[in-house]
Amino acid sequence: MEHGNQGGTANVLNSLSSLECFFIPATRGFFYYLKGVTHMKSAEIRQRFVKFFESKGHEIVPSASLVPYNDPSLLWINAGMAPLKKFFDGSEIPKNPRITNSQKCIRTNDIENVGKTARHHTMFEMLGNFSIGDYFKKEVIPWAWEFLTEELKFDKDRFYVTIHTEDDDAFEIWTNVVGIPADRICRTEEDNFWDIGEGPCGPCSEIFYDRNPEMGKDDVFHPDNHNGERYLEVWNLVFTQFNHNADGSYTELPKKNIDTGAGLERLCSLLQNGETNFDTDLFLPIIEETARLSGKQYHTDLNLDVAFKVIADHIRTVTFSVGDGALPSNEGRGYVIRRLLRRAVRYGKVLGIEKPFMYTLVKIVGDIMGEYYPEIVTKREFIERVIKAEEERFHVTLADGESLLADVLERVKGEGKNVLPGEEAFRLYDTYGFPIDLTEDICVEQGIEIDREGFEKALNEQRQRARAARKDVSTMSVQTELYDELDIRSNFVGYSEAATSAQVLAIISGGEIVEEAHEGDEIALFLSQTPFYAESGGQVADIGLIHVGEAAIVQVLDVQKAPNGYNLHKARVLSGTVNVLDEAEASIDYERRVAITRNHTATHLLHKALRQVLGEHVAQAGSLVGPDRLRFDFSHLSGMTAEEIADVERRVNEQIWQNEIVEINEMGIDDAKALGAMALFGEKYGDVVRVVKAGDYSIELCGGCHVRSTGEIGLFKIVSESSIAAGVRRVEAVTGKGAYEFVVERDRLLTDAAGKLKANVNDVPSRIDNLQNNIKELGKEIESLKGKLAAGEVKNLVEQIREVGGVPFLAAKLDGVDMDGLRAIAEDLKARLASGVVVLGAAQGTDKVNFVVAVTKDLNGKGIQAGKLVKEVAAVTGGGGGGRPDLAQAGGKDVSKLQEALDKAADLVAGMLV
RNA sequence: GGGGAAUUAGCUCAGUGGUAGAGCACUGCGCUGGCAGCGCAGGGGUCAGGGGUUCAAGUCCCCUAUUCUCCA
Repeated sequence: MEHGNQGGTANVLNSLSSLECFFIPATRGFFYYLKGVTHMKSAEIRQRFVKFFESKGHEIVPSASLVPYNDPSLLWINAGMAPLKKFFDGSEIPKNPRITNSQKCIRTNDIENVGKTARHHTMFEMLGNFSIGDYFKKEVIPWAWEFLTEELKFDKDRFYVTIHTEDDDAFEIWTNVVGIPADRICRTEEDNFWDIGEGPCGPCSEIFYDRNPEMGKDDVFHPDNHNGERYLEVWNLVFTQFNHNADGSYTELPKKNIDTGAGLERLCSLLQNGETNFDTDLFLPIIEETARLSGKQYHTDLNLDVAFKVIADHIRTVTFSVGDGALPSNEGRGYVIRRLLRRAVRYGKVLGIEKPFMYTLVKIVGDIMGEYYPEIVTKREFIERVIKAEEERFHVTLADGESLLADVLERVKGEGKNVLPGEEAFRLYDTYGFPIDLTEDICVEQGIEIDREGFEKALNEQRQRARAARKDVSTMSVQTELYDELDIRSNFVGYSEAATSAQVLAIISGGEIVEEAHEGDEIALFLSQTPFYAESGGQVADIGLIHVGEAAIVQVLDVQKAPNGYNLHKARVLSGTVNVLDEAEASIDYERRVAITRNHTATHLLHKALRQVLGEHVAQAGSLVGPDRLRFDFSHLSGMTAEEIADVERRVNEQIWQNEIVEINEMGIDDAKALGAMALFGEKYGDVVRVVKAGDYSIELCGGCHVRSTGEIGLFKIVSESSIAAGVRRVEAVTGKGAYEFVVERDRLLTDAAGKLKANVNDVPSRIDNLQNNIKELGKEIESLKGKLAAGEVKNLVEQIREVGGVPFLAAKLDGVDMDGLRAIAEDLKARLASGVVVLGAAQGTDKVNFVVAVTKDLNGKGIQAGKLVKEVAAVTGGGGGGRPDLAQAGGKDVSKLQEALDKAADLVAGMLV
């Protein structure tokens, strides 16, 4: 059955699933191909995976943002376990040690291969199940097998596995528990040891699927047989059982982990029998739309297919990354996006698409994956706008490059050559971003060759430089066990109490658990219950005091969440001795806490107001809630106008005047979502979330401290709005007492200014306008008076003209006249003289002398050069100078020798005449 | 993380170490029956910011900021 281009792949796929048939791509369009295997769509595979592991006790966590949170070692989330690193190295302990997810990931290191091979992508989804110190090899291997063969119904006989050469445990489980014949297991060395430097690491086991069993069985299985094209890796099971220590040694991990990853795109290509990952329901609708836009057909020409695939791949990456708040820019993450987009636009040109089109594909990506990743649907309009603007920008870059190249080619031709130097081609590419293949096309058109060798050489030098400068960064920490040794329970009572009695449960000093601490010790301690809020969600920690009866006073300086989830007080013992199990009275600095709650609730109101005024694309990118001010970073493309700032400020204050009740409730995450709560960046999704609702205005998930009603905030005032990164703005604001003090200070400044202007406060702006106009007029008047004075001076000077060697000559001292004045007078005198030499000198203060020499052009031919003359004159006062033959200037230092220098000028002129 | 480049009038950009410019836009006057109408005159500058070299820096050097771009 022949299938034309116009029918739409989406329709094809819909009918496919119902018919339980699938297609294989052929060079002439698509045709159906019936077979007795289940055709499964990507959404179903994803869903079945997480549900399968949920049935094995795993908690399903949603995909984390592509932008790493609190992890400077990563540009992007690049693996399913990347957002879970904090659990792997033990710096945080998860509620449930079994986790499963489908994680969006970005990797751009193999970008050159994307579109050319069957399975390289810049963005992919990784299905994973994880054990944090819970189950290990003997559970995970059979589960993986069960999922593949029973849930997805793959043919058992087509699987092969690799294990690490020394991993006998894994071999035993694969052969005896799962029942795979030993000849389908390959022991390899480097490939099967997962190690990324310092931190947890361990052997792994990879599961391969034989795509061409009809080729017969290999004598010895190895994944690289048949150039690695026959056996497709579908799943990697990593058994992290060692710590890779800072000194390079390996030690057994106290808590062993499991980290697995199965590529969704690969599973799709197998289950849908797609020749490549692109021939699946994840990509075909995008390719189909691109085909429609370009009028070209997929699967008719290999070069065009590369273009179709690159575009389909890159638009996914760009859509998702922009959706996660990373915007195109000239550096870091943003630059990755920019380059991907440009690369796609270049391939668009291959298909004959010359105008911005990538943005129109955002909708298709949303259609395909929006159900699991709703952010790309809700932010669609914003994503489209960003991409369209970026496409337009690139067209400008291309046009600029074309004109630069045209200039260079003209020069090359002018020199009678027909080769474009490699360094020129490289300069266009390196500095101006003009693609080398475009340079090549244009050169060919004009019959000019490119020195490709020189270009490559320059590029390689650039690479060397970059490599040499590369430093290793540690991506994970070595697992610690300190907190595992503490078996304690601590309650936070600070939402309602400012002080409480409690028992000291543990004291940590110098990185060790101790029994007591003495005056002056810097310690960390846990209490059975505490009113101290630990820094979290942007809200700073409380400070305060802990009294241990009469025995000791401890000052709390900072409070952090420890890995076990409890509040760890960092403190100094002010006096006495504190022992474990002492009874104590803990009290926070209450005034400070109240100021913090004002700022925190105000932050929520601000967030909502920003979304109302600027649009729904405003997403929190960071927040700091302190006692004296609040800081809120959010995604937004341009600076806010004064009107927008005023509008936001007014909306927040209106909520304050209405004195809305702030309700705080704990509820299930689904109930919170149903209420319309805004989930914050970095928020941890437990079963129960805390919802903070300010009137009907703002609803957010938040674990922080808030006022009881908005009226307590008192007053909200925005202090500044600025840029923090490309596409990220920062607003700083004050509330309550801080706002009052801010306004008082502003008022004082204004009153002060009015006083100095001797004007009423209301008249200050008009008063300044008047003064500025005045200054301008005075300036003009000075200019004109200076001109008149100079003219008068010129008149006087003309009378002093004498003759030296038959040439009209003038040397004069004009103290107090600046360089500009001297030059103007000299010009004037020169204009009055048909022929002559003018030498002017002036002392500037006590340690500086200026000279100007003017010579009429006719005398230049007679040996008198103004530059030479002025230089020698100035030399008398210890200076030098130069200029044009007809006008030159110089400076000197010794004011006392000014007259001497001027006197010498006549002799010099006489000597120069020929 | 490491390179290259740019930043001058409202906009687009020239500018040899020696008097800061052009085109467009703006204001005024005059001419003119339009589609970028013409002429004359005028206003408009922290030469990105800060240091340094120099008698003298928009120009050379260093630092910072912003933007463009390549490599990793």
